[in-house]
Amino acid sequence: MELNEAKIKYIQTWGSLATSWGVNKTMAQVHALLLVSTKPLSAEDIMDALKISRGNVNMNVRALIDWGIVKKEFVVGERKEFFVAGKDIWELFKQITKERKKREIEPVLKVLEELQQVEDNTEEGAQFKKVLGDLSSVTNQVNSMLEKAIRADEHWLLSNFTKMIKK
Amino acid sequence: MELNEAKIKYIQTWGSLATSWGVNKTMAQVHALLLVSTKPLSAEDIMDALKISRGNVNMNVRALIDWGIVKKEFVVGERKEFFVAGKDIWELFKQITKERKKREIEPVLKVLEELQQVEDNTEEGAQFKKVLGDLSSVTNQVNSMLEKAIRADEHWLLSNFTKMIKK
DNA sequence: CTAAACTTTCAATAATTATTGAAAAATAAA
DNA sequence: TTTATTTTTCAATAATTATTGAAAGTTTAG
Repeated sequence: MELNEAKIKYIQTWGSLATSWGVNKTMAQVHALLLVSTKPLSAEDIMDALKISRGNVNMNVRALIDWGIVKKEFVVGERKEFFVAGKDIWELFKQITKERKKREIEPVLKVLEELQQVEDNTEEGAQFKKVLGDLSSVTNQVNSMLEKAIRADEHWLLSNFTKMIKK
Repeated sequence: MELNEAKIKYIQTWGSLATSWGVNKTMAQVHALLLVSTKPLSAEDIMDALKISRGNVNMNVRALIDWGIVKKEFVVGERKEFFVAGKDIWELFKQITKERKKREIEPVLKVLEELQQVEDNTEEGAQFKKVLGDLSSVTNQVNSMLEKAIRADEHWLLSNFTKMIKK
């Protein structure tokens, strides 16, 4: 396989993968494009490479910046804006984890806690509260694990995980 | 808040949460409904509770069974099928993790490996391979972590995590 | 076997989500 | 300032995804 073909295949694959994780396909493709690009790209470069409209590029680049995984960059002598994606994949993983945790996990925990306040002393009420409590518990555990992952260094995952499950 | 109100709110919340993780809203709601139900529910019960069509119930219940998180159950004297969701939330978490790992993470690893076979000795090719290698590495690490989580017992997450990040 | 009870399928339709493109707003140069 | 360049917005439209409902298929009872 030739380099450009491989890049295109990577960008396409990443895009379709994204949809199964609730991420906009184009957003994932723009990120993938920037990730394998050797130089900063302008809105026009992205439009051309992915064959999408200016508005679409603007929206998705902004979202990526919002997620903290793409940055604006200025090129000397050029008036327009250029964009780059950080090349450190561990950083990328941490950043995405951090954002999803904040945007999606923490709000769920809040709702679960709130719902547990239900006033009901029947057997059925007790069972409902049990389910909510268990959901909270597992979600909290996952949350605190992610929290620690975000703070940990690049190698904890592989090198130290074994310790955790021994006894 | 009253019990039934709380159940409804829980089911709705779970449904909208699901969409941000790439899960069909109705599928999540059906699961949530079964989770807080004290008895097995028939297709009609689900239709009534969620105000959805028979076909929709059938599709989504089947998907849930496919994911291994809902089971058919037979009620004595009744001809039709009933459904129940396992009430063990840790089991649920493990099952979902297992399925997503198999369906979504493993195929990505395969593609990444395949793409690394690209024949190219330029500087640009090297950089591309570096990015792919790093993506593989982090994905592999996450994958092996999830693998271990699936095999671990209910309390590893909370009780043993601390060990992992020390040193 | 035949009929009733129940489940599954799937083409048509609806609902949701993403994309376009042109106009408005913002920014910088002349 | 005025003008040229670039970015942003957003209503209209397209594409995708989910849902319906009735017909076909299956299973069980009589």
